[in-house]
Amino acid sequence: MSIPDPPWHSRRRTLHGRGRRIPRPPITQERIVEAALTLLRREGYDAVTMRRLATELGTGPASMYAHVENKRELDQLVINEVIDPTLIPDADPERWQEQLKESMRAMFRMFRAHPGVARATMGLVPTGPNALRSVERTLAILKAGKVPDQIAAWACDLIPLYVTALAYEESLPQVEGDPGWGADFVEELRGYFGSLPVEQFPLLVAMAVPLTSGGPDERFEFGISVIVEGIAALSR
Amino acid sequence: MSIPDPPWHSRRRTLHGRGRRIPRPPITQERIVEAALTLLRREGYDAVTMRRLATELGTGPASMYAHVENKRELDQLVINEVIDPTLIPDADPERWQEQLKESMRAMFRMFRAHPGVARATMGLVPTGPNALRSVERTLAILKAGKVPDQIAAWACDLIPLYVTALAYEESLPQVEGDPGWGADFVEELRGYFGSLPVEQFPLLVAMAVPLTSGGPDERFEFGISVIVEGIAALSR
DNA sequence: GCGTTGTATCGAACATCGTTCTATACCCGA
DNA sequence: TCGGGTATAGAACGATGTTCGATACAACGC
Repeated sequence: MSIPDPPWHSRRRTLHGRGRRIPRPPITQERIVEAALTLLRREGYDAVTMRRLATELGTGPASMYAHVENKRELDQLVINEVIDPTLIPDADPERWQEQLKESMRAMFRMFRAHPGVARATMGLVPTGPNALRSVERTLAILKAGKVPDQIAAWACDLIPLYVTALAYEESLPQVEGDPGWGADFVEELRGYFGSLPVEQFPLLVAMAVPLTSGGPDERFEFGISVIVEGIAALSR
Repeated sequence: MSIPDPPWHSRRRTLHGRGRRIPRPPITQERIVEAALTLLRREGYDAVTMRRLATELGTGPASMYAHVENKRELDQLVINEVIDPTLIPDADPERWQEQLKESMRAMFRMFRAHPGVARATMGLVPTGPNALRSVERTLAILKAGKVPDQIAAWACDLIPLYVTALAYEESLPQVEGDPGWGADFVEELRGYFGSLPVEQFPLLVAMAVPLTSGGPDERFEFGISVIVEGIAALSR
């Protein structure tokens, strides 16, 4: 049994039924999404433009709009393809907190493997089949932890929001070069905090080290710990 | 005593010292930022383009780049002007959790008053004077709550991340029209969840109501509760 | 079999954006 | 008075998503 389309999706017309020309196969939504995926994995999200996709399929940009409403709709389709609900473990009441964390780590790894996708994901209500399956499985874990319904529901909103936001932030070039969060940048930042006027910023100066400690992974681990602990606390 | 520039900021040249032509005052970084701010409040962030700013100042787009390195640097300057550290209360050990929440609410209100700013804020290390003052005051509240240094430091990263991310998400048009999270859209979404095949999505179907309950404010309140509770739990 | 009709295709163009090139117009110091 | 540095901008570059309009092709009615 297939999942019905969400009501606000444009009805996809099942056009080009007969075409079947041999020399170049007809352009379909599937082929577009497929091309977008390989391009995404090879060169990152910024390379996935309508023009580039058209070139990749051997045509012009206008041809895309017969099969996809928008760049945004294409993003939706691509994102859904990138989501893998099987990475969310089967609910185990004994380990629900660790399972939540593991789910978030898996999602984070996915974003890292597909740089730029986080930006496109932000603010999307999960409606694709794989996104729905992910929510379903996450709900199972939360219910196994005896989290009340309303809290579990909101948690399904909060968890991807956090993971997506952190991945998005991480994917942005920090200054203008590429440094990201390299050791040199951290060093610079730490020195800067330490050099601030003490009268105005006593705590920033005193805490320059902890403020700049920990790489992206530790920041991420801290965040998921806070969230899981918070959910557990509110569930009592 | 003024705050030194962060090391990676381009040295601002103190050019155009003598100019002083009466008919049209010289273009300065201050006037650019000021124009950007009024434009921002009147028409939202999307209207703040280099061209539009130039027009507003009665000149061409190229003239901006003598006083501002980048659109990104301009964003930094504008954001710093929009941040108001006085909205973060003086630390009170008895009420630190509520004070944290109040700070986050204030930040959220700021984002709502300046639509679009959240997008530009994401992924910026807070280096402007007002941003630094905000971090300093937040640290004071955390220390008043006896939160360990390392946790407090990471909390200063997590808190703005959450608020910014939610504000960003909220600022995005949901589908393509404007509906945002109007009652009709919620209704549609609830109906959609409820209509899914029960064998595949028993929890989504059963929890369609809680999943779509609560407006933006309740989602926000839930998030800050989770975060504050989580920080408190980890501090023990 | 032939013309009509609908539709998939796609080159070209539109309206943006941030940014850079290059030429001008100006004030200052010599 | 006369350079020379510099603040100013007009025009253009390259890129984006998107739309227009013409074309070519397949299926259907007669």
